[in-house]
Amino acid sequence: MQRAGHRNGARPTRAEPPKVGREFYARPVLQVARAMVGKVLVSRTSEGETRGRIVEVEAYRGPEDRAAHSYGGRRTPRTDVMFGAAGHAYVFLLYGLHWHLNAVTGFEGQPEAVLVRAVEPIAGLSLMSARRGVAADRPELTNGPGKLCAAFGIAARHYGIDLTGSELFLLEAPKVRVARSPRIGVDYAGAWAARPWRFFDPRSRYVSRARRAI
DNA sequence: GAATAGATTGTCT
DNA sequence: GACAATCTATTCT
Repeated sequence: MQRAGHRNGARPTRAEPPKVGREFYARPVLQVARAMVGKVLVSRTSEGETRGRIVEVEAYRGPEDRAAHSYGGRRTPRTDVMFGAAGHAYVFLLYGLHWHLNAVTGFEGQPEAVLVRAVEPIAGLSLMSARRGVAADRPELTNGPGKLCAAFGIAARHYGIDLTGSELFLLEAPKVRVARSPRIGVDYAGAWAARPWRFFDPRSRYVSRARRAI
């Protein structure tokens, strides 16, 4: 039996917010970075699905930004995807241990990306907990760029994938208040390190470091 | 709470 | 061969 008032007999479940499309990423990196705070990151793997609300990001704007891997127009097999079309994943390994997820932004030939630094778990908590070896209710589950990649199963195989596809993508979400600060771990970058290109939700307990805004 | 050392490997000089 | 957009455990206070 179908219930009246719902087309095709669909249950009255909450409608899924729309997926973030290419046009969202094809804008200047600082704009995209600010807008990414609050969006929902979804990862689908053979192990299951995980979801989390993005609460902290950083913008990297090559070629002039000395903190960016694409500084000076450096184009190597690793940085190559940043020079391509917006809305693709730039994934890299740091310290031989920790994977990092970025969204490529801007336009072709413009090597920019937004690093996802922290998320607040929404769904798939037990899978995240198993992958991390950390209790599901602890902030260390996803409060860092390497931690969230481990929790979401993000690694080398995600390099260059389309973020408007069905494996790894963002969902639209209500706007939230966004605070800014200098970026973390880029002190070597001189004056560029002082730029307030880190964007975060000051009310989230999953932000990776001191929530001091500037 | 802060400071420190050690892990571990792809990437580039 | 040095280094890196980090994380964890340990050792202080």
